[in-house]
Amino acid sequence: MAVATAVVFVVDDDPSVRKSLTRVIAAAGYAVETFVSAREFQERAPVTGPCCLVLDVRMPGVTGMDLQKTLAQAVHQIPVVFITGHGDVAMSVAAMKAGAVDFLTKPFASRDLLGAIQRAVERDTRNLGTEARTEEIQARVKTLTPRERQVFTLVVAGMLNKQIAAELGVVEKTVKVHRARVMDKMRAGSVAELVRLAADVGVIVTRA
Amino acid sequence: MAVATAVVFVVDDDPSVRKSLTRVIAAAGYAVETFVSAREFQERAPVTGPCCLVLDVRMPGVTGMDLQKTLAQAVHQIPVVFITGHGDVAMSVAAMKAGAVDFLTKPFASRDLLGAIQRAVERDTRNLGTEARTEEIQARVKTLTPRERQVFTLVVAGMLNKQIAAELGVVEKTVKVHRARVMDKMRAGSVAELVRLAADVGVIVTRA
DNA sequence: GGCGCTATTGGACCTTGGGGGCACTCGGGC
DNA sequence: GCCCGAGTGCCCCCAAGGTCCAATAGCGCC
Repeated sequence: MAVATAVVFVVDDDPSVRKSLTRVIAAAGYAVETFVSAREFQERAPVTGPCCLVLDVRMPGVTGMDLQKTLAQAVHQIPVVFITGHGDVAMSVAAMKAGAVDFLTKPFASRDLLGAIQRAVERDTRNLGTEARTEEIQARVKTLTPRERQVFTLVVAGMLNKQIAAELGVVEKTVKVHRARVMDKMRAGSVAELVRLAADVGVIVTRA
Repeated sequence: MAVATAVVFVVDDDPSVRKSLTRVIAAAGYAVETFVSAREFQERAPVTGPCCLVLDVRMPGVTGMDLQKTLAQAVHQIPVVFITGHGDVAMSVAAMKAGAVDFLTKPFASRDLLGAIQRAVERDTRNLGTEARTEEIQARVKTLTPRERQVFTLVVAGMLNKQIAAELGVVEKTVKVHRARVMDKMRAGSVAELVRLAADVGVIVTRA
């Protein structure tokens, strides 16, 4: 079930909990890294592969919920599975609204924890895929000159070269030159492909 | 704050709760309809405008959670706000995982309830918008003949007429005829627009 | 069986639109 | 002075779109 290379980060101030969690999670085939505090986790080198976070809600200093909020600001949203000894409904609802994958109350079955971790890792794997694609496309957009970016937008809007030319106050030939460069730099083989690339980085379409 | 035409459905078996909820919600400017059971709610005529559901978790017969699961099967997902007297963490987490907007434990502040309702109605309004658009596009797709649908897919994939012709084993002229009909029936003024329409109804792109 | 309609196909011909090549200009910035 | 972004003109080819026309097959209706 477990994705071979996935890493599970465990943050809990209780050494015995860390130990038992590590045993259970590692037995399911995940790599495990433990941290005694939210701060320690944040000082870790940034993640590269698919991962998820198993987080105790109550901890001295920065709490699990605090860490969740902080991570939500980051570019890459690491899926969080909460575990807690004394959780209340309000807390669990707040965590779930903030995007937590699950919220488990001790004592919980290993099966439930591993199920939550699996869902979390799957979510992260999906996110990594779409993020990688989006970043790749945005990198291409960055190579466009300002003028090329304008032409890009208008082509994606479905306008003809002559319409774009009128819009920008240049002749059609000039538009063609920019357009060709856009197709080249964006590595799009067709207008259809270009439109999809634009959609993935959220280019605003003014009029269809 | 309240959207003028939004309807809030209240399902609770306790008459006094229904009464007090109605008073609070109506005072915020919403239209309110109450039901004594999940069954009664389901027998109601289908909703038309933006709405949301305020649901008691525990009720004799079909519970709030049961109703949520049933509604999740439907085409239009009505946002649910749960309220309960004796909720536990497991229950609230299950409800949130199933897509509930909020999960409030009695006693709760009117402000919290109205906040949840507002978020729920906003979500429903958005959903209605995208659903309406998707249905409209799908209706257009339905008017396409089988052959036109094939051409539609291949055009959206970015293929040239001659490539499409080879793929379908016909001459280019035939493809042009179908293609023109597709643009007409889908009411697309450009390939760019056609690609966006296809994306919204989830047309699978084979190779870019 | 014949008639009409639709889907699909196809040919000939013409116009418009998109894509490239090549040469040249012009203004900024280093 | 050189490089780059931007703009342009000319020429040519190919792709897309549209017109007029025509043929074939399947299906429902009288």
